[in-house]
Amino acid sequence: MTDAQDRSSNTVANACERCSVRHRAMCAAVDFDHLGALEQIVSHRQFAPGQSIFDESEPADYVYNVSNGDVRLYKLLADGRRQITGFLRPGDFLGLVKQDTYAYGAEAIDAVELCCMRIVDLERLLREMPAVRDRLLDMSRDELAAAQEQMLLLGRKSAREKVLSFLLLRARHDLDLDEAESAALDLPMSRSDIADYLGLTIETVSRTFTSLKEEGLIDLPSAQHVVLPNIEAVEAAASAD
Amino acid sequence: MTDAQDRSSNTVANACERCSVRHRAMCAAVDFDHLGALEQIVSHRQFAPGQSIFDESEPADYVYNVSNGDVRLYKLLADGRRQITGFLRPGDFLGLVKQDTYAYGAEAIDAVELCCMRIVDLERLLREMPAVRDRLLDMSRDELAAAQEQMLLLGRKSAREKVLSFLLLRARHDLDLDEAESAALDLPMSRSDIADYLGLTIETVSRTFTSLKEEGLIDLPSAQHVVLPNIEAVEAAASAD
DNA sequence: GGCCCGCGTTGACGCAAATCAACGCTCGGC
DNA sequence: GCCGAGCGTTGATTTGCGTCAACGCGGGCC
Repeated sequence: MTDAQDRSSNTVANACERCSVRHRAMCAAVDFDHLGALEQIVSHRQFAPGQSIFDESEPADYVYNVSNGDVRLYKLLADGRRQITGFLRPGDFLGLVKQDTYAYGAEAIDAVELCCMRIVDLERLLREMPAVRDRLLDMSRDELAAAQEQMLLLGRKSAREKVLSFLLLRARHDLDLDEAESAALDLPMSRSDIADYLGLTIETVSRTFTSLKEEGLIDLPSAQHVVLPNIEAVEAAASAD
Repeated sequence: MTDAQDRSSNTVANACERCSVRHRAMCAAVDFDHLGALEQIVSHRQFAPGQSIFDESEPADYVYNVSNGDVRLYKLLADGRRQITGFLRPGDFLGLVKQDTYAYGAEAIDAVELCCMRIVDLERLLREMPAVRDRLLDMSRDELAAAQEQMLLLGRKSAREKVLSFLLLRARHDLDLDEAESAALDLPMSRSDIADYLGLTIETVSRTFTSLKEEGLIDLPSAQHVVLPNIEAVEAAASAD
């Protein structure tokens, strides 16, 4: 295959096969023999930090898998108040909605690379590979469980509990079931993003970080790096309090 | 068919065919010819007001469709704080989770009748009728969109906006796309349920109802009956404010 | 029919988090 | 290397909603 052919198809040969997040993504349900069919219908797009991927209520033509970087999903009120409904990472899925418009906006937090698929192509894929539909249903149920946990946080937790829960959520994701005692977290999103995710203001988030640091529950080598020297202590503080 | 046979099979002949909420439920995706197969695997259970249907973290064997009455879904914190994540009505679905335990608790608000199905039987049904899987995926996406809207409410709206949004949500559901100018709502749940759904206290909910009444935005013939004489005015108040 | 008991309402007060404001640090551009 | 803008932190003050408390009402039960 020549470079020209590569470019015209807008894919890299065997890209899906070599995709580092395939096992975590929707595509995990596509068996090895059908990866070629998958590659036929996907394309890739890059987004700069802060760039919009799509807006809420925009007509939905594509669904996306995050292959690199971090994405925020959000909803807005008329006066500009914002609620971030989720942070996505490589392997996560966005854009599937029942109606023909997106139910939320999406923006790149840092440099993002997405794997894109027309919804009509996805639907054809689903018809040909029922296992992918199972996978999507499973992923949706997981998202829903996470959303319910977030409702509990937003409706019933104090600022301190919200921040601790957020840090634990990040730590658990990074460690992925591991039973580590400590964790070093990278927070690519701004304080403003964290505040809008937790239903707080940036000032309250900042003050809470500071007071957790003073208590020794966390360490803050920089604004985007948080160290949890004792995860168990953080867990105790997050639920007890 | 004799009464004895009726009882032994725990179903009523043609119950699914005559089910008044079938077109709204998961079962809408089961075509007429296969209703018999559906009936083979469903049973019915009754619940008294306040009775628990299942607890959070309980092993999940069954999924349910609400055929009559109102159900609340909730999550608890260790100290008893509660967040209601949704109110269900006839036609709604509950209990499907990826892992083998429920992600939330469920209780009957008033007299409830559920249509029950073993998860293993549901899975077999899904294999035989792919359309049901599509329907479940659609319903999950709808639930997810509702959950995101609720996150916006919980994280970013004032008490007044929360109550107004709640009333509008109920009104829209009752009218079902209708363009009525006014609405009379029945609220089967208690003030405490409403408070735990909106992330408020019962006192704040009560005070907000009272002040909306004084403004003439709503009428309160009784605690469980709310009249919206001018839906547009309520919509304006819910988003502007 | 009278008496509770639970639910809803109302009032007084307190507090956690929001708001308003100022300042420092870091990083990118010239 | 300097400068400015954006982000994060910190401090002072306000406020919306929670907490604590009392009371009214309606419905079920004896």
